[in-house]
Amino acid sequence: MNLKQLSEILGLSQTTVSRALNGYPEVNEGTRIRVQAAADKHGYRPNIRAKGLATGRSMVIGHVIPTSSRHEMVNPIFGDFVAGAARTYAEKNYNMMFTHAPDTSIEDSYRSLFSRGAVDGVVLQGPKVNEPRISVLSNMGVPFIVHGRSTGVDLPYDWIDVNNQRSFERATQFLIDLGHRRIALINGLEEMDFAQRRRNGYMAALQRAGFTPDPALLRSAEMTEIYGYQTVCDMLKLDDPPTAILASSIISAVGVRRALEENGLKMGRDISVIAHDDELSYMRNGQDVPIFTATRSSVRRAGELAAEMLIERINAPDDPPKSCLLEAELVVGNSTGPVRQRL
Amino acid sequence: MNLKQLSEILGLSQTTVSRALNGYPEVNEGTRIRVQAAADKHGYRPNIRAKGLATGRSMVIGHVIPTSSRHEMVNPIFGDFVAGAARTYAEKNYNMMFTHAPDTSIEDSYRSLFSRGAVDGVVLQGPKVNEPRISVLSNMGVPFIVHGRSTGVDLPYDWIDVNNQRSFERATQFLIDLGHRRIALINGLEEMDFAQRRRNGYMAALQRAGFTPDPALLRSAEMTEIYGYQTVCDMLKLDDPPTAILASSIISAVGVRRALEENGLKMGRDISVIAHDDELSYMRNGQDVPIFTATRSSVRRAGELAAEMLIERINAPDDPPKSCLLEAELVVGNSTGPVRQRL
DNA sequence: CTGGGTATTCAAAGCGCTTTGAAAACCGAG
DNA sequence: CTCGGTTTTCAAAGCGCTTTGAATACCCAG
Repeated sequence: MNLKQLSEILGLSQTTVSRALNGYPEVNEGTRIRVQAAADKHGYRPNIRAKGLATGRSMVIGHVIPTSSRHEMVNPIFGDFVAGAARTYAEKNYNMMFTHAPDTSIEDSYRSLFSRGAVDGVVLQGPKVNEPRISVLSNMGVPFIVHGRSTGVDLPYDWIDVNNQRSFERATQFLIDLGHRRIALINGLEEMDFAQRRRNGYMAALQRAGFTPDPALLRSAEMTEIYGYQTVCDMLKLDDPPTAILASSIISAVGVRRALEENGLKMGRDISVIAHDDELSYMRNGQDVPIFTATRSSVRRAGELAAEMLIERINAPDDPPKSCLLEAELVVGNSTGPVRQRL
Repeated sequence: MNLKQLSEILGLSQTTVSRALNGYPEVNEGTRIRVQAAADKHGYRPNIRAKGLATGRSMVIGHVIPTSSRHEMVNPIFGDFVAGAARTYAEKNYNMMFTHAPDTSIEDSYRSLFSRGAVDGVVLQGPKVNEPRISVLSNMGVPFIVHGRSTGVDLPYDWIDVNNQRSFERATQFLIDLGHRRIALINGLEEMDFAQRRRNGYMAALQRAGFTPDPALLRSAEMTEIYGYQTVCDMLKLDDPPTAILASSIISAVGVRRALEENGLKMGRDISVIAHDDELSYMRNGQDVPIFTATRSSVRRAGELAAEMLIERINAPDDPPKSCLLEAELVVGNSTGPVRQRL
């Protein structure tokens, strides 16, 4: 059932039918009702491609996944972010499209996505320091939003981010206040912008307290469970092991816990742990009592907001750049406690 | 830059340019090269919507996420499956589209997706027992593939699944062979088809060994970490607690481990645990030595295969139904051991 | 040279929708 | 009645591509 057929059934022109269905004012109310009824009855749905062709809009938002980040798509954080975005898209009648592109041709992918008219805008996830994708998109003059920011890129662009620096600074300060001096940071991959900021926060707190950071207590890698486990196992072998640990994600924190338990240490008593909690659905930080003391910020919510901001941008390409900085909350659980003298 | 402009530059008709670019045989080789060069030079990309409109193909595969399964999109299992599918799509020049739809209008969503020409096929994930979506799609006569199967639906349809029954039967048998009698099953949501099959496997092994299953040792819910934790805490309070546990996912197994450790029990010695391992990227089951003895099957691989099967179906709508049953491997780690007499 | 086949190229129609510019229908005031 | 001004409806053009059916160019046997 297409527009032509429907309009023939109704004995009206395609113009009128189209307008009636799209809520234009210049159509008689009686006609509109009649048209709507017929459309419902015959289950008419406008062909999305034809519509897009005519309007120049695709009503699709693209998410490009670099092939390199083999885990990206799969990263639970990514998943929750996307789930949030999906919610907004559904509400605003947008669709979400994923493209897998080799890193070498990432620019090409974006260009192709837009010039082929496949999407109206894109979401850029996981920005690195000096993220090259930002200038690519910026030069193309297309609507996009960055989840995170990129140090070193001074173009104006829309972004939404959590205040990583402040939240890690606070967490570190919290540990310092509990008497800890040997604080380890189990960070995400160093090239990622968020990791950089978290480290800065951590460093800032240490320095303010007059401590010299120990490189042996600083690690960075992709935030898996194994990584958290392995790192803690290694660090416990140091002559002067940490008395507190900051983990960049709940997933790694699970590994941290495994390592501690295997070594007969009790979190909160023998060693303190703070994790960054993105509020992942499948890995909640406990129920009533948090398992981990944590810096908490819903990545799902960030996804919702990012999508909203992007859609606004699409509808008003010339508005000044927007940004949104979310503050993480520090929730105190049982994984932290006053420093304990040498075990 | 569109086809018309490009053909004007070249002094050729749109027909010829289009054919040259699409590899039709009836175009002179010299011309083809000239056209290709000009296209590259000017960065011409055919408009995907116009192309779709003309060919009737969208080159898009849809994944519909029921709103109800709040976690679905976020479910790490889902993520890995989709990552696998994405890989295949990229290879075959398909795109992947997600739609979030309220459960009440799931049928409508499918209908709309196809009748609006938005997708060429869909992947149905997380089928329940008597899954109604299958007959909806089947009646619509559109290409689709089910990840999993649905007991109670006897229409023919394409599916790919892991042999859940056999793998849980083997795992249970393995525990029985180690001398366990009190074996708990921490299963997924009962309405899910896979959970049903896993339970059947578990029951079959128990019955064959002549044991009567104890309902107190059987739980089902969404497979979160908390769920695994809570369930084990509860079961340990029984007069006659289990000596072995079967967990339906690594995520829940992490919770199981937490509960055991909190209760001072050591996996493999005091109590045996087998988990089902979908080989999630962010939650690997250890490195060299598996953390958990597990029934292992890559859900990512399943995603790749599902996508391939679906694309085949799209290209040959009248082929007989296809299916693919993957066998899970039983990998033995340190979480299982001979039964221990009352603690 | 010429005719008939083959290799190339082309103009135009069509995919299903929106939108422009014009026509028709309707209205109450004069 | 008639007329200017609203409403309401319409025919047709256009979005950018593929594809059909026809035309032209080319080639070699006769």
